[in-house]
Amino acid sequence: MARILITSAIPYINGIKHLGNLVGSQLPADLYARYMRARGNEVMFICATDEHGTPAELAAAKAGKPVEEYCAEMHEVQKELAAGFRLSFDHFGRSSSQRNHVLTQQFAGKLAENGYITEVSEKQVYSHADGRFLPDRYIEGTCPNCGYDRARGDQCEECTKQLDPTDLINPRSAISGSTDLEVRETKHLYLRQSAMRDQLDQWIDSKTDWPILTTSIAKKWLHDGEGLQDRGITRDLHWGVPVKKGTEDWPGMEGKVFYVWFDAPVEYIAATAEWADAQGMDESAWRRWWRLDEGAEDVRYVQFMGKDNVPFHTLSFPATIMGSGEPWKLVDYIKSFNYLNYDGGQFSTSLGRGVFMDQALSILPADYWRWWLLSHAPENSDSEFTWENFQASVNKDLADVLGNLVSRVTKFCRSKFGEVVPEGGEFGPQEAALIEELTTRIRTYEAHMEAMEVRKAASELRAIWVIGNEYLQAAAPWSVVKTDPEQAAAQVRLALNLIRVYAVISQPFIPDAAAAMMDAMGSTSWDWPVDLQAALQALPAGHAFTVPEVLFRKITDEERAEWQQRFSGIRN
RNA sequence: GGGCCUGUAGCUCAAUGGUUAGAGCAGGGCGCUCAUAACGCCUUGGUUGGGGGUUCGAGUCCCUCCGGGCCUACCA
Repeated sequence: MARILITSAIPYINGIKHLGNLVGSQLPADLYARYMRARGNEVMFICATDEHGTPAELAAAKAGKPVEEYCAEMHEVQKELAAGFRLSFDHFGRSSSQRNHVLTQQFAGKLAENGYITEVSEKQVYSHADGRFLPDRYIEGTCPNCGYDRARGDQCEECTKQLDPTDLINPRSAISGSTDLEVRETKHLYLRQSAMRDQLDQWIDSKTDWPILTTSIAKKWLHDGEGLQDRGITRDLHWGVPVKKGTEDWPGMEGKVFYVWFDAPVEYIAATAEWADAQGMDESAWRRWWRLDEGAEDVRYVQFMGKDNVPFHTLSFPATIMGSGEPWKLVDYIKSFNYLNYDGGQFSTSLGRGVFMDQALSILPADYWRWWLLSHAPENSDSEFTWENFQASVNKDLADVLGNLVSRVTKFCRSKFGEVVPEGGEFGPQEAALIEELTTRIRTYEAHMEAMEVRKAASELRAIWVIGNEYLQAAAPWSVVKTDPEQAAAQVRLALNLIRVYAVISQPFIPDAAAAMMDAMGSTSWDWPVDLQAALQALPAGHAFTVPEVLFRKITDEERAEWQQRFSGIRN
C-alpha cells in the first residue's frame, strides 16, 4: 500500500467555473484519487479556492459585498458544485485560511533568511478614483504602435506589442475609466528565482517521464532570453496574506500583501492542515504528508493542472520550497492538460459562452459529464466539446453499451429465475475464454490508470463493457434456457457477477451509476478484481438482487437542439 | 517577433523508425429477440496538410511551405 498525495489546481474564487476548467484539473485528479483509493492505497486529495488578488476584490465590489463575505459565499457555492460532480476531495480548503496566512509568512521568512528575497523599488500606476494601484492589464489606453484605442498596459492585443503602462497614450483605469492616474514609487519583495535557476533546471531534467507539455513550458521559462527572472511576490492590496517575515513585521512592507501566486500553492499544504484541524487531529496528521523529516519520505505527490498553471508549479512553487531550506515535499509528477474548446470557439467566462458547472448539473447527472469529459480529456492537444458528440458518446457508451447490459441481464434473470442469483450449471470453455480476455483488458486498464492516460483508460473501460454484450450474444441464455436451464443459470450467474465487477472498476469514472449497480446487486463488496475468477463468484447462488431503474436515459435530439441554443450566447 | 504543441477515415482519436496505418461513432449488409428500437457479426471508407530530404525502411527523423492552437513572466 502506497501513500499518494494528490492536488488539483485551485480554482479562482470569482465565479462558477466552466467545463473546460473542470476537465483541466479537478476531474482528472478525482479520477486518479478514486482509482488509487480503490486499489487500497492511502490517498490525500486536496483542493481549495484561490481567493486573493485584484479580480476577487473587483468581483466583490461588483456584487456590492465586502470581499470576505463574497469569498465565503463563493467558496460555499464552489464546494457544493464540487460535491455535485462527486469530486472526492479529502478537504476543499480556502487560501484565505489562517493556516495559509501562517505558512505563507513562514515560507517568506525562511526565504529571506536564506537570502532569496530582495527588495525592489519600482514605479506603479495608482488610480485615485479607484483608490488602488492598478495591475498593468487594468490600465487601458491608445497603443503607441498601432493606434488601437483599447490596448492594455501589459500588451496591445491588436498588434501584440509588449507595452509598459507608461507607454500608453491617454491611459485610463480599466475598472472605472478614470484618467486621474498617477505614477507612484512603491517597494516590493522579489523572489530570487534566478539564483535557483540551475537547481531548478537540474530538477526538471531529472523528470524524464513528465508530459512534454509540462517540461517544455518549464524549459522555456528557464532558458528564454536571459533565463529565469526574479518575480515580485507582493502587491499593494488589502485582501490577501499580510506581508510578514515569519511572525515578525517586515519593515517597509506595511499594508502590503503577498501576491496571490505566492500564497496559492502554499495552500496545498495549508489545506492539508485545515483537513487535520477539521478532523480534530494533531499536527503530525498533516505533516506526515508534507515533511520529509516527519514521515513524507514514502509519499508520492502528483499535481493536476491546466497548461496555464505550469510555470508556477514547475518553477515558482518549487523555488519557494527549495529556497526555504526546509524538507518540504516536492512534487513527483505533474499531469498537465490543454484546453477544452466549446463548439468552434473558446469557453468564455466573461461572455457566458459554453456550459458552466451549475448549468451542467441542472440538465443532466454528474456521470454523463464525467464520462464525456474524461473520455475526451485534452491530453495531447486542445479538444472540443460539441453537443452532437456529447449526445452520441453518452447515448452509445453509457445508455446502450453499459446501461442496457445491466438492464438485459437483470430483466432476463427476473423473468426466468426470479430476483436471485440462479443456481446450477458450471462455467465452461466459453466462460473461461471470457475471463481470460477480461483479465487481460483489466490489467491494461490498470496500467493506463496508473500512468494517468485518461482517454486510453476510458477507451479500455468501454471495451470491457462491450465484452459483456459479446458474451451474452454468444452464450444466448434466452435460447439455452429452453433446452438446458442449468447451463443458462450458470451464464446468468456469471453475467450478474459481471455487473458487480463493472461497478467496481467503473466507479472512478461514473461513481453514481457504479453505486446504483452495486446497490442493485445487493452487495457492498468494492474489492478490486485482482483475481477475476474469484471476483466473479462474489455473488453466490441464492443471493438476492433487484432490477435497477434505467441507469442512463438517452439524450433526445430535441434536448440537444435546445441546449445548443441555450448555451450559445449570454449566460442568464 | 520568439518558443512550444498540433494537422491521420465524414467525426473524435490510436499507432518504441519496422508486416497490408488501426479503434469508436456515423454509413452499408446480415443475424438475434434477453434488453433503454437496445446487442452481436461482417463491411465501405486513407496520396497520414503540400513539397523536398535522410534511411534498406518514414504517420514517426530533418528542411521548407500552409492551416489550427497555446505561452511570452503585473489576470489568476
